[in-house]
Amino acid sequence: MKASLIELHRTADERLQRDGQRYTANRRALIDALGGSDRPLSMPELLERSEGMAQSSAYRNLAILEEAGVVHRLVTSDDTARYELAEDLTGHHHHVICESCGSVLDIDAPPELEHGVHAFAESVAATHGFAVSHHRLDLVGTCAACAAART
Amino acid sequence: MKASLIELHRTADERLQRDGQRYTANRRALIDALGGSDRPLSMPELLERSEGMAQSSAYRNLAILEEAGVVHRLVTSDDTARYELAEDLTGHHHHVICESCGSVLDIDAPPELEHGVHAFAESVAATHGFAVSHHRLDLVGTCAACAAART
DNA sequence: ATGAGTGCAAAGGCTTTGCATTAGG
DNA sequence: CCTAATGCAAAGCCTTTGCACTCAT
Repeated sequence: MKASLIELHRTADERLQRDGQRYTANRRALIDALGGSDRPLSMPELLERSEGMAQSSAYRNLAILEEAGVVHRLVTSDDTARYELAEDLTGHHHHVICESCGSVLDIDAPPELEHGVHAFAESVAATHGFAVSHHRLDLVGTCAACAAART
Repeated sequence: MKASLIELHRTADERLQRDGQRYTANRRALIDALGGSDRPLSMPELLERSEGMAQSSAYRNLAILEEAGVVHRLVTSDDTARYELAEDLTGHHHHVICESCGSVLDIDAPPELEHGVHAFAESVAATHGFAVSHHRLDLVGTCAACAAART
C-alpha cells in the first residue's frame, strides 16, 4: 500500500490545491521526511530532516497538511506530538509505544483482529450514537533499548 | 469489578503508604472525584469537583497517585491530560474519544476481541523484543452532541 | 518540633501567533 | 504586482517548580 515518493508528492499537491494551498519547498521537505520514515516523527526529528526550516513554519505547515488530509498528528504518552502520513497514504497500521523513551513504531495487526475491531466499532456507533471515524490500537510498554539501558 | 468507594479509599491508602506517602484530604478528594466518574476527567473537571484545591496541588497529588499505581494519566487528542483510576481498580476498559470536543467515554470490549488483542500483543513482544505492559484500543470520531451542534 | 503537604506565584516546554520580509503565480 | 509563505521573536497554554506557610505525627 505504501505509495512511491513521486506518487506521494502528487497526491499531496492535489490535496493542498483542493484546499487552495500551494505545495511549497518546505511542505515538500516535510512530506519527504515523513514518507521516508517507518514511524511517526517528533518535531525535533522533523527539523533535523528538514535543513534550515523554521520551527514555526514546520508547525504551520503540518497543520495545513493535516487539514488537507495528508498528514496525521498524534499524541501518545509524553507531551510532544508526533506526525505521520495520513493513513490512506501509508495503509492502516498500529503503534507500539515505549512509555520510557516515547518512541513509536509502526506495526500491522492480523486481519482477524481488524475485523473484530470493526465489528466492535459498529456496535458502539449503533449503541451510543457516536460516529466512529477510525480506531487506534496501541501496544504500550518498554522497548528493547530502554529495557537494556535500565540494567 | 468497580470497587466500592470505601474499599477504593482503603486501597489508595495502602498503596500510598507502601510509597511512604500520606492519604491526605486533597488526595482523598481526587480519588472521590475519579471514583465517582464513569470517564476520565480533565484538570478543570477535577478542580470543579475538588472544592478549593490549588491546581498545583492537584497536579502534584495526581503524579504521586500515579506513582503509587492508583491513578492513570492519559493523553488523547487534544493536549490536555485526563486522569482515571488505575485499571486494576476500575476493570479493563477502552475509550471512545470525540475528536471535536475531546470528551472521553469508558467502554468495554467483547472478550473475544480482548483475546485477539492479547494474542497480537504476545506475538509483537516475541518478534520485537518489546515488553508490552498494556494495550489501548480507542474508538475515535464525533460524539452525538458535537454532531448535533455542527448542524 | 519536624518533615510532608499546601497555595501562590513564577518558571518551563511545547506550540501558536504577530509582523515584517521574501517568494511564487 | 499581490497574496501566500517564511523566519524571527513574542505570546499562550498546560504543567512543573520554588518557596514560605500550615498541618499532622
